[in-house]
Formats: sequence, C-alpha cells, structure tokens
Amino acid sequence: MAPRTKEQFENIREEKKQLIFEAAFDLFALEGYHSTSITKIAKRANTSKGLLYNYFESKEALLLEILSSGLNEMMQLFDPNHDGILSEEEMLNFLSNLFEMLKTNNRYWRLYYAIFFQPTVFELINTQFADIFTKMMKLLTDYFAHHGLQEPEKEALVFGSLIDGIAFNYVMNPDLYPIEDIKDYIIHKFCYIKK
Amino acid sequence: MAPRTKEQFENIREEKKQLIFEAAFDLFALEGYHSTSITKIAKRANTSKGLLYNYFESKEALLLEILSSGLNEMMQLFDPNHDGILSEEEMLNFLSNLFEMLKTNNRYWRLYYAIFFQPTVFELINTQFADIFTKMMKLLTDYFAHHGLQEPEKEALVFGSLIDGIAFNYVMNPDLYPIEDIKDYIIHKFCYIKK
Amino acid sequence: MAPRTKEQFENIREEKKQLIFEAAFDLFALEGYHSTSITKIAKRANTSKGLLYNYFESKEALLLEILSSGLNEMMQLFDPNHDGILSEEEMLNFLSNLFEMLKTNNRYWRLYYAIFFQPTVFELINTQFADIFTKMMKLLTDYFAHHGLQEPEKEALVFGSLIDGIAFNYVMNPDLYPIEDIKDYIIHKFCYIKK
Amino acid sequence: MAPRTKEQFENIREEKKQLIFEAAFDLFALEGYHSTSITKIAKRANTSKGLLYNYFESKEALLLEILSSGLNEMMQLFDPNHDGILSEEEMLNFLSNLFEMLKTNNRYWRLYYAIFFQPTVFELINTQFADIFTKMMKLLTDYFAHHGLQEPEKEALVFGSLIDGIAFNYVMNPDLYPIEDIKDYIIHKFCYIKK
DNA sequence: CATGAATGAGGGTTCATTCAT
DNA sequence: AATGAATGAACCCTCATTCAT
Repeated sequence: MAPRTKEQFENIREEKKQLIFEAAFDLFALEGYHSTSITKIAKRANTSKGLLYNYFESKEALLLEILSSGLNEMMQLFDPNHDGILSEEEMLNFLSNLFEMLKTNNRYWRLYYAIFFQPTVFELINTQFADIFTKMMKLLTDYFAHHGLQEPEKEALVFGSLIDGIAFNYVMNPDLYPIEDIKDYIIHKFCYIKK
Repeated sequence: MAPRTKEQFENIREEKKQLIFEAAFDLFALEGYHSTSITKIAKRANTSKGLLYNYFESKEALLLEILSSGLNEMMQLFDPNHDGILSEEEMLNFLSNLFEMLKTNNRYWRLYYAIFFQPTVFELINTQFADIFTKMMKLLTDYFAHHGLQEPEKEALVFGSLIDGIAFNYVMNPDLYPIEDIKDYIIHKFCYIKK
Repeated sequence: MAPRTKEQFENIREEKKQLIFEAAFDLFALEGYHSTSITKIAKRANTSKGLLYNYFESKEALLLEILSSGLNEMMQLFDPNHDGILSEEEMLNFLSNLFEMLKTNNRYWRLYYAIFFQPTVFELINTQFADIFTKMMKLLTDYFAHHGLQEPEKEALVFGSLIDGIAFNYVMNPDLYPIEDIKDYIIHKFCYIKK
Repeated sequence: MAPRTKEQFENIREEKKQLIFEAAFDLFALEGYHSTSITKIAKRANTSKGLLYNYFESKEALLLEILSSGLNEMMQLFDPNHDGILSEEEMLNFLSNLFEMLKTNNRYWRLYYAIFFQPTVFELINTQFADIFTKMMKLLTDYFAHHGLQEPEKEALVFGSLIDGIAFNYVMNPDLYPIEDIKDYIIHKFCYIKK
C-alpha cells in the first residue's frame, strides 16, 4: 500500500538500466550499431521498447554511454597521477594493464573499433580521445628521450602505432593471435629492465 | 547514324557501371554505408535508382564489389609471383607500394576499416583475407629467419601489427600523421639494405 | 498527531486537485493541448502521474473540466438573473465585466479559442454554449429594439460579432491591441448613456 | 518500354500531389491537425504512407503548404496593386470578395482558425500575416480619415475586429449565420455609396 | 493517499526494392 | 537501356494509461 521508498526505486532503476545496457552492448558488438534495432535490444533485455527511453534518451545516447563507460575504465587504469615521468616500472605496469584490458574487455574494444570508423560517429568521440592521446604521446616521447633514443617523437609514434596494431589484430582474432607471446616480446623490448 | 556495335554497348555499360561504382565508393567512404541511400548514389552518378539495379543486385552487393575490388588491387601489388623468398629489394618494394597505396587510396582504406569492423560484414570478407594474410606471414617469417632473427614468427606478427597500426593511424588522421618520416624509419629498420 | 478529520482530507484533496488543474491549465494554454504531456503536468504540479488519475479520469476529462470551469465563470458574470430587460447600466456592466475578464483571464481565452477550433472538441462544448448564445442574443435584440433600431436582430448579431472580433484580436496580441481605447469606443457607442 | 517523358512524370506528380493535398486538407479541417495521422491521410488519398514523403517533406510542411496556398489565394484577391488609396468602389469590391471567399473557402478558413490558435504553430504563420495586416490597416485608416471620421485608426481597428468576428462566427456556424444579411448591412454602413 | 516503473499502440519518417512505362 | 513513382516493412520514438507497492 505504501509507495515504494526512494531507494527502492533507485534500485529498480539501476538494475533495469544495467540490463538494457548489457543487452545493447552485446548486440552492438555482435551485430553492429546500425544493424541493432531498439526492438531487438528491448527483447534481449526482456523489457519493452518504451522503457528503454526511460533510461536512455535515444539510441545514440545509449551508444555514447557504452563507449564512455569503457573510456572511463581505461582512463582510471592509465592515469597514475604521477610526476609526468614514466619510469621503467610504470611502463611495465602500463603495458600489463593494457594487455589485461584487451583480454578482459575484448568485447568493448571490438565495439569501440567498429564505432570508431563510422564516419558520422567518429567526430563525436574523437575529441574525448584526443586529450588522452596527446598526454600519452608526451609521456612516451619523454620516456624514449630519457633512454637516449635519437628521435624520441618518432619512436613514440611508432610505439603507439605498434600498440594499436597489436590491439587491433588481437581484438579481431582473439582465438588465433598469440597475445601472451607478443606481450612478452613488447615488454622485453621496451621496458629496459635488467634481470 | 550507324547502329552501335556490341562493343560500344558494352563500353557504355561498363562506363555507367563505373560511374555508379565510384559514386557509391565516395559516399560510403564519406558518410558511411548505412547513412548512404540508393537515391543519393544514383543522384551522384547522374543516373536513376532503377538503372543501378541493372548493374548491382542490391546495396550490399554493391558494397561487396567495392571491397572486393580493393582487395584485388592489393593482392596484385603484393603477389610478386616469385620463388617464395623475399629479398631485401622485394621488401623495399613491398613497403614502398604499401605506403604509396595508403597515400593514394586513403579513401578506400578508411572505408575498408569502417566496413571491416561491421560484425556482420566481417565474416563475409574475412575468408578472402585469411589467405593473403597466411601467405604474407609465411613470406615474412622466412624473411626474418633468413636474416638471423631468433623468433621469426613472432617478428613477423609484430611487423604485421606495426604495419596495421601505422596504416590505421595514418588513415584516420592523414593530415597530422607524419607518414613520410615513419616510412623512412620502417624502411631503414626492416630492409637491411646498406648504402 | 490526532487523525485528520474528514474535512481536512477533503481539503487536501481539493488543494491537490486545484494544483493539478492549474498546472494543466497553464501548460495547455502555453504549449497547446497536444503538446502537453501528462508527465509535464504532474511535474509542474509537483505530484505524480498516478495521482493525477485519481482526480481526473483522463487527459481529455481534465481538459473538459478546465473549459467547463471557464464557461461557468463566464455564465455567472453574464447572468444577472433579471427581468429579461437589459438596461443601459446593465449593458455598461456587461461590457466592463467582459473587458475586465479579457484582461485578467487572457490565458484562459487563448486556450479557449485554441480548443474551440479543434473540430473534435468543438461539438462537445458547443451545445453548452448554444444556450448562452441564444439567451444573449435575445437580450441584445430586445435592447436594440428598445432603443429604436430598425433591425434589432441584425444589430444584435453584428454587435456580438464585433465583441468576438475584439476579444479574438486582443487575446492573440495583448501587447499591441489598444484594448482600453477600444473599450471606451464601444461603451460610448452602445451604452446610450448621457453624461 | 521507353521511359516516360518528363511531362508524363510531371503530370503524374501533379495529380498525385493534389490528391494528397486534398485528403490532408479535408482531414485537417474535419478532425484537426494533431488528430490526423499520416496513415489516415494516405488511406484517404488511396496511396501509401511512403509516397506522401515523395511530395511533402513532412507533416508540418504539408500543413504549411495548405495554409500558404490559402494565403496566396487571399492575397491575389486583396492586392489590387493600386495607388494606396481605397475608393468607395474598391471598398465595395474588397467586401464582396471577402464575403465571397468566406462562402466558397469555408473549409480553408475553419482550418486556418484551428491552426492559428495552436500555440506552437501560431508563430510560424504570424509573420507572413503581419505584413498583410499592417498594409490593410494603413489602407483602412486612410479610408476613414478621408471620409472625415474623427479617430480613423480606432475606426480601422474596430472595423477590422468586426470583420474578424463576422468571419469567425460564420465559419463556425455556416448554416445558421445569416451571412447575406450581414453582408448587406456592412456594405451599406461602410461603403458610403449613395444610390 | 502516492509513486513512477512498465506497457504497447501508434506516431512520423526512411529507404531498399519493384515495376509500368 | 532508363526512369522515378510507388510500395511497405521497419525504423526510432512518444505518451496516455495501468498497477504493484
């Protein structure tokens, strides 16, 4: 008889929203953003189309929330809040975390790549990523300079591209790509840590 | 006027088809596959929707033809039809051609990436790529083995990933990515050619 | 606390209902009936959608109640409960009240017009109005006849139309229409009162 | 076999567009803009929903085209392209045309009023009407000044309001309102023409 | 008395595809 | 070979109303 308390409502909301979020994430990753209809998402989340709009403003907002949540996860991982200098240990951590994320969040990264190349969507996300990218490049350039490499900017770019390429290949073929071997190779080559 | 010969008709046919092909290519690359309507394509090709269906079975068929043609171009470039051994000069050619293609066919590669990650389309194309990929890996592995590297398979994979990463970064940011510098770096590092 | 008496409950009920009524009125007038959602009304009334349906059977019922209440107000104003003869003083009162109402209830009249012309709604209200209209016409006809005009029915109709036209113009442009001037003009012309 | 000529297409378009236009007009006038769905319009025009969008950009565009076409008709009627002075004969013409239009385009005017009071739509149309309105007021003011009335602006406003009120009453009750009588009354009173 | 999560029918709109000409 | 009018299914989204609590 008594109306539900605010917390009760909050819980219901949180749970349902998560359900829809997960359903959308799965479908976007499995079948692509454009091929996934709101109807499909609602069906997979065992709910109604209408309710989806109680939680997300639009299909695009739902997508952005998914992407954004992945970004935030990543930023937490890579922002050690430090002095601006990348030590060998930090580089090691960085790479370990990266490879770990690729393995555990495989689904997200595949979706992310799929979205990234959608010409229309690209611009929406790009600015958010640009900052992270620039920051990382600065760190890497300093890192390579500190280790005496001749053209640290170029090295940083090549290193970044290599990481991208590895991520990209692994994500598209997680079963075939020997990610562990590659990880060891990269760590051994770029961490300059003596045993 | 004399009635047109069969070849003339054939030429007209081919030209019109090419026009549609180009229009679709441009639009897919510029605005994405899903955002490009048949009407837009026909308009840009200065023709009618009906005619388009004379040349292509469906919108998806048109897309696949575009992708496939790009693939074939690439295969021609990278299939030297040789003895299975990659010489230093061949490697140099390989890389030169690759970078050249990235620069001149930027448009295609961006579309290609956009499509590649569409989960549904991916499977369709993937098998065609798998062959090329395997062949190239074999060549590269031999190449690195021949130059005395300890783990040539791993080196080949890393090299492949690096190339992918560079292509990917350049294609998404052709104006900012210093492709020439990177090209020199790569050639200098992997071609083992002494001056 | 002592349990609330029945009247107290009744008062709460009435107050809440009034709040919803006002909120709906404002929104209908400001944004139109169809553009105003139940959610918006509930939000503006600081209550819930569910409660709204405790007081009003449906959105349409809410609308009709608003319109009806305005009608009643007007009827009270114009029904002097008299002998069927309109004296000059009564005519003066009539006009004063009318112009006063236009100025103070501007909001209502605009809504009323907006609704009035909705073909579907029109029929619903029209019968209620027909009575008032007929009664007023009778009064006016007698009035003009009594003052010696040749075709009193026609004069009554023209007078009624003029009043409608003024109301209509003022309501749609309250800031620009010089209602006071027009009021003086009308009173001077139709009240036949000598100073 | 040969494709249709441009004229053939043009004819088909013109006819079909007119059909849809009429269907929409009828329904908007009968049931109101918001209560008329695209589906209903298409059904009444014996066509498909999709086709409607071949001819009209949106439901709102369709509405505006209907309103606009009525406006244009009216402007042609009332714009004698003259010297800025309204003679008695011109005033007579003006009024005759007006009453004629009310009678023949009854449907349009009812729709027009219905739309006019939709709060959202009002602004869209208003600017287009404002010009005509201002122009007419100027003409009328001069007209009354020329005939020696003391406060010509006020007279013009009152005259305008009266016309509005008559139109409004007639349009809402075409069967009961004695438009012919009123017309004679108005002409006799405001045309200052001696027999 | 009070809440807002949940529904589902229907809204306007788009677009690949077909087909009469 | 060539046209674009016509279709209809599916799209995303809105919202009055219900109901468990």
